[in-house]
Amino acid sequence: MKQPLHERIRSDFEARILSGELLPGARLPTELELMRDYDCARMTVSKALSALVAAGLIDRRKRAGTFVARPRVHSMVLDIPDLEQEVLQRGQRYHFELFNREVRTPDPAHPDEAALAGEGELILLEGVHFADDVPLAVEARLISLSAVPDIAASAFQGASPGAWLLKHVPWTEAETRIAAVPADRNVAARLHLALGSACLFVERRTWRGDEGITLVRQHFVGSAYDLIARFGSARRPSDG
Amino acid sequence: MKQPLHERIRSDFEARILSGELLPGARLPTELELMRDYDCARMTVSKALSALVAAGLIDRRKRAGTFVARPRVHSMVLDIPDLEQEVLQRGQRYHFELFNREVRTPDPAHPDEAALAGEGELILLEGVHFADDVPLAVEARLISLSAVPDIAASAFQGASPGAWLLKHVPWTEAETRIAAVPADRNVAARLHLALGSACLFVERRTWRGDEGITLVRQHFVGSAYDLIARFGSARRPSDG
DNA sequence: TCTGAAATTATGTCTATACATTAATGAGCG
DNA sequence: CGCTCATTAATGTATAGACATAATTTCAGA
Repeated sequence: MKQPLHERIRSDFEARILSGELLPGARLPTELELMRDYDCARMTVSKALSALVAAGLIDRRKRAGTFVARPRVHSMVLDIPDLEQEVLQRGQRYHFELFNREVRTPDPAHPDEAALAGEGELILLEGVHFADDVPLAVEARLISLSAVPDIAASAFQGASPGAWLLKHVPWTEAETRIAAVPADRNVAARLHLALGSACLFVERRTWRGDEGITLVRQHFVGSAYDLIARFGSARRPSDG
Repeated sequence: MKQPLHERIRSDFEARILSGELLPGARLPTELELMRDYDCARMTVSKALSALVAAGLIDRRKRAGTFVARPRVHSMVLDIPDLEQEVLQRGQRYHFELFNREVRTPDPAHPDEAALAGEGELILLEGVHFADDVPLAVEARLISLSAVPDIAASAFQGASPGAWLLKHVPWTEAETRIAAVPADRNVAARLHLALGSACLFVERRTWRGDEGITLVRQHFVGSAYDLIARFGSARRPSDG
């Protein structure tokens, strides 16, 4: 076995916890005991246990010891769709059609707009995403001009503003709301749907630090689009 | 400064990467350089960088060095609703009404059922979630009896099987599909909706290791329910 | 009996060092 | 020119020990 020792210790306990042999709340041996069990230094044991803490499988308390964590998993990772990539991956052609573009100051009647841009100017982009010339989604996007000054130059005919933004202005915070709504008059017309058809509605706000970047509202053709979220115990994105 | 040094190093680089100062592919200083920069031992630097590897922010290659990781998957955390908690938190009464319960062997015509339970038996639970006696969602849930033998004893009248399962059988892998669908005859009747009303459809499969646990399909009243997903630089449990 | 201080114990951080492993580099040879 | 092989620069694993920190337990004094 060329497997590192700390990894062996880690996976030993991962297996015992996942198998149910060690139940939530059960106490693990102390580092001193594990040093003897595996005949190694304390740092090695510590590294193994730290990884299990990072994976959320155990909790450690000074003086008290190390315990199997209560199952806490109430969340999973939702991939944010890059529509263009997904459409292309399905072997279809993609294009984006802009049908409105205006620059304006936040309308006090819309608290969203003030929240996004404060006193600064906004640009509003409205367009439709197509897969093989069939409309897939309509989006209305507000972008804060102070956060993204370069945007005035971009045309967004054919390419999606979402993908452009991702490349040029990475966000650090985001919030997404997902709901099912009936198509209103405008949406139905843009997507060639019957009035009241089920649409997947996605509203996302993104920030970079404290500064609002964009607020987008997308209506997907219900029958043509799913969101997928996954959670796996694979070595996972957070150290915590 | 009571913050550990390795944590300070970690968060320094996390900030520089998230802010865009260090672009994907950019090379970080070597451990030797960082030892000098932070005036500390190599193990301390190593611990900080290991955490960033675990977080997926950097890649490390022997002899070559440490680099900002390539295209970060843009994903965010989706909270999995515990319906009972959410309804209670909104100040409403919650109850669950079971209208069907049967035990059977997987139907070969439904690949889902075989995939879930293999040769073993399944239990099918169908019921409706209520908030203040108004139907909020209807769910159909398949559970593998071999994964959850205790379930035969539970009645699930009033309490939701989802919450029961979470407490008794924590999962390790899950996949969720989210879509907008029109209410069919059955769903419309159960939720007191017009035929074709927009519903948020959530389908979730969960596993424990390789063993399938449950497959649930939920239809939410579109006008009454949202899912929320968030991403923030908020630290996970182990960080300060 | 209650209270607060001290001892105890387990984890948390850090150092300094050693050797292993991997892969980019470059020198020498055909 | 292109191949092979040794060199070497970087990370990866591990040790042994020191001191820090937190929480529980114990115990002395009011």
